[in-house]
Amino acid sequence: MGRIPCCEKDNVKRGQWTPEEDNKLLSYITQHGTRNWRLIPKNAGLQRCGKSCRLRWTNYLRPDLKHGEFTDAEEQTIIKLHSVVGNRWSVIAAQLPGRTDNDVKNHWNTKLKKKLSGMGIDPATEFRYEGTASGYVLGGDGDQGTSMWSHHSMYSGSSGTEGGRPALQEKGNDSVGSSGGDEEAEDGKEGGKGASDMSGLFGSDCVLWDLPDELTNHMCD
DNA sequence: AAGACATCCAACCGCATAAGG
DNA sequence: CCCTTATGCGGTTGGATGTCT
Repeated sequence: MGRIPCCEKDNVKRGQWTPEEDNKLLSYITQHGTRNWRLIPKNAGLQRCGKSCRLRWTNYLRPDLKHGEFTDAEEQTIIKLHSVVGNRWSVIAAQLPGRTDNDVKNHWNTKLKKKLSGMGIDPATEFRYEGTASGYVLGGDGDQGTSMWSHHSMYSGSSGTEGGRPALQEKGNDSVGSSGGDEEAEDGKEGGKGASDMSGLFGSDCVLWDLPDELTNHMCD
């Protein structure tokens, strides 16, 4: 079925962004915000698709982004949250200030998956089979002393979104990071994305981890 | 030194859904 | 309420860079 392309591919540039393009986008958004992604490339004088601009902004240009290595604490958070929400990168990223869903996803796929596999943990479930009657436990990472995890993965193994996505209401919140150059820092306004969506996931046997209070509270409510 | 292979990350694609008319 | 459009999300890809042989 003819799905309308997000933009006419003919007059649209693709591939790596140049520093000039970055500058144009950055200065336009700084002045005008991110009201309408369709108009932004046109008004900013960019031969790019709005979608591409949005991605560039959210994943790279946003001033509140961190670009360096993931810290151990961040990795722990990702692993823990992944065991709960599965591949819902935006939910996980919402708990990591300065990180984007793309960042988290890439980091997971390139580093953490291997790390977990190397520890004998199935990255899809974060379970390690101990070979005892006690069954599965969430794997610990030796030097980090994370073996205290003992939680059952309530929502995991959904390596694809198709069919695996629970009926969480994720939308309806303000669009993340799209409120413009003068936007409030996304991380500060939790209650929005992610956290609020988790409430339905956690029933009676909620286990507290050392997650951010905000999230934990939502989980265990 | 050079080619092959592996890894990483930015960007793209297409679907789902919210928002607006 | 239905239809169209815009946006957000997750999966995937491709190119740049690093490492090995």
